[in-house]
Amino acid sequence: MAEQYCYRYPHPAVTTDCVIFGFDGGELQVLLVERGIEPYMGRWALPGGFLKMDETAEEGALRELREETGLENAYIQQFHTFSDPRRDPRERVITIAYYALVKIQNVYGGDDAASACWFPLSEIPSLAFDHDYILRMATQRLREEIHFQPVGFELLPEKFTIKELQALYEAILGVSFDRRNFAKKMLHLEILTELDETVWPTSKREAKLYRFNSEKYEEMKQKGYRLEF
Amino acid sequence: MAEQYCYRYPHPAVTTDCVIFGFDGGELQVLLVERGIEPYMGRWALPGGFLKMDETAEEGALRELREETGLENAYIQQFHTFSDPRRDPRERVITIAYYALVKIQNVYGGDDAASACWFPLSEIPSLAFDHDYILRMATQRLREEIHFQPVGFELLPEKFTIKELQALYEAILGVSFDRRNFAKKMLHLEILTELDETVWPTSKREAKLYRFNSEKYEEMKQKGYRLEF
DNA sequence: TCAAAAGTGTTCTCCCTACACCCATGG
DNA sequence: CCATGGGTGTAGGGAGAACACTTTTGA
Repeated sequence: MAEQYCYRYPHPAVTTDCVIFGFDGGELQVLLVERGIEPYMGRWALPGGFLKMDETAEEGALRELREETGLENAYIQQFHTFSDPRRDPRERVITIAYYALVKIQNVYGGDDAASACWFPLSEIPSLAFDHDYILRMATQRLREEIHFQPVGFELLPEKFTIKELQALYEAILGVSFDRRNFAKKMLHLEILTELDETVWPTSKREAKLYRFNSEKYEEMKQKGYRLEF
Repeated sequence: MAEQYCYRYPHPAVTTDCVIFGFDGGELQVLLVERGIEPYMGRWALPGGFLKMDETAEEGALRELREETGLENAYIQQFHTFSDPRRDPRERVITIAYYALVKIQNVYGGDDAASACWFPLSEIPSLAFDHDYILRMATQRLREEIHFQPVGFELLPEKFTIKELQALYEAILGVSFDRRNFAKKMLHLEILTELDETVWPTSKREAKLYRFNSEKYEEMKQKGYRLEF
């Protein structure tokens, strides 16, 4: 194919990369894909690809996400653009990076997913390009964001127990909380709706199920919301 | 000039734009430039320009900042990348946006500054491109950031009074604080160093001067710092 | 002598923290 | 019947919010 797209000044290529977080009840997980072409063939990398000329970066990130997970409506958040001139050996490539929070139970292998795999955050292999750095920055931003937005709910199933919610917060922030104080704080925020149902979560006794109350949350976001931990 | 830079796939142009904040003691100010060429000739816009192929976005933003303000070492922070395919009528242009916090007293007219002008945040005219939107997002991010980082000090002169610091926080957050509680909270953080000097700030009585204690702040940032307002 | 600005202190309340206790269930 | 996990309550401390008093100086 001829090199038919010509400009008076040099232009960089632009991609989107997506750090896809999931939660399995224990540790935070990240979805990685194995590269099938050079450079870095065989290395694990973040899902991503070149931005089409008629889509926004967000649309590109959602497209990548759909291809890898089959999910149409996940929560995504742009967090940084990486522009080191030498971050890709082929040509100059600038990447607009997003992180996505998905309910891991809803993810089935998508089109591209033959080589996609979940990795616990503590067992990430060495990644292609500067993706190690991108991933580090994504987890850092997720930790910050969780103080302002109840993003945790994007990672949990529709119905969940307080214990599961606590496990998630502990996994994201890398700390542990007092069981009773955590429940009190969360219930006091009034963004949880108690359901009539209960479950037997592997344990001795049934536990109440809750659902995220998004109307209440939208209300709170107006007058400034902050979550202390 | 011939269109000599050719690629196999279409590439967008990439720029950096910079929202430069200053503080004059009363209101937050933003530095704007008047466009001398089409499109949007004569309209006010954020300083910015095309990214060179051998510089990072941060270097590009610092270069723009230097050209407009003469400042070499200002605080800048990347906050979002704007990628709407139609945000520039000429061709597809993606912009990596930064905000900068500068000590307004140190800014003299730089090279490009013939047409640069400070505007109070409340009196911003209608801007070129999507710069209104970019500016709104920058102020929002600045408001969030101030809860985690004492960025206010980047906007004040080396030595300042508590009253000036309070005026700054009030200007950024758009609220007003009790004078005594604000002083107590700030001094309690131990990131201020009291100086021996005093000043007569337009008022009846002399006031103590303070300096930002950056060693102490770096210490605090390790163990998680949060500022409540 | 009065008003305005700067410095310091006190009280009250609320929220966060660190705890203890009860209940239900499965072994 | 006892260990485990789930649900709820209580006492203490610290920080923020609301508020008052004093001092200095210029008009």
